Amino acid sequence: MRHTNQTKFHDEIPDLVAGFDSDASASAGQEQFTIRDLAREFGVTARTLRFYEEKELIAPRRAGQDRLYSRRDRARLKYVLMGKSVGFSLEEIRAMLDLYDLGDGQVTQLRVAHTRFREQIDRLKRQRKEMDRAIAELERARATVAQMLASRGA
Amino acid sequence: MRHTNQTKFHDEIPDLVAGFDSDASASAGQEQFTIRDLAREFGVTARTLRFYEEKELIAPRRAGQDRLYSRRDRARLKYVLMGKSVGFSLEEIRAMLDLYDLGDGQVTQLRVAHTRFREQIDRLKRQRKEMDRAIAELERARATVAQMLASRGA
DNA sequence: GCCGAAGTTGACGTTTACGTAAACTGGTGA
DNA sequence: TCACCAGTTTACGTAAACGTCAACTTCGGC
Repeated sequence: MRHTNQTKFHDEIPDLVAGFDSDASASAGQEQFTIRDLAREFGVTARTLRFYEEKELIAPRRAGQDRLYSRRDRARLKYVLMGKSVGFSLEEIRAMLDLYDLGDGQVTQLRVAHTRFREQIDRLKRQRKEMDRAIAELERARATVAQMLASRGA
Repeated sequence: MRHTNQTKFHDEIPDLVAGFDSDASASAGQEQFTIRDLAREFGVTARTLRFYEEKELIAPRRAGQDRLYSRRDRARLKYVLMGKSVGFSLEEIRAMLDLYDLGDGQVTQLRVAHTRFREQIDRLKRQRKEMDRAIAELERARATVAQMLASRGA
């Protein structure tokens, strides 16, 4: 199937996403997307998009049996990919997206998002410390090995 | 098996080179360990030790059907835990231990270890960069959300 | 002679994010 | 009309490092 276009839906998802609009102009004005459109645009496979649907992250409507993605679907996908890239699990992302769907003027959702983001930042920073520790330990070990080699005349 | 002995000394796990150099340093008194001894000492479960054996990381001999760990087994375990703590997979660790067993005067093994350590350091540093990126993006997103909240009088 | 603790093996479960294969439908160009 | 391609569904496979369970055996104690 080829691409269609029609209808204007509002994007309910605030655009927090920076780096995933591979080419905003490529989809400028477009309202409908096929599975291939989005897969190409975001560098994921069609299988991935179906998987996200199975996990209830995106729910494109159908044109017959084919999936048809709206701009809102596309915005949600962007959100999913951004979330992944900063270490959220798909389940955590789904929970946040669900909140947006409830839509109480977005204040609640924004507050929750703000909290989740902060928590995730903390998690990442802890992991970073752990990595620093590991790197330091490895460098110490490497130095020791180097010395052993030297003392063996290598 | 009830008890072999009660170990009280705590060798620090990440003492890489001491563990690597299995027979050199004097680790107090004991020569034989039960599965519980080592499990307690290193804070792992007995299941874990059996699992490591299944993966051919350690090969304790038997007293009847019970496992009996030598100091060499204990040193290998230490090495395994150190390797894990700096991000090596069990398979990578096994490969290094195998090399160590071949023992050609240790120069080859030391060289390989040196290389592996450096590679792992590089891997960790790359991951750390990715985490920094994620943290930065999240902080940007959080700031955006904060601003949206502010503009809504929250 | 029985109980329970500790040991054993073997097999299946867990988690995450998809990949891959099989089998089928539907539309299109030559 | 045929051959393809693109799309679909269902279901099983993968990797890592164990946890958990079931079903024993063995040992020491009382």
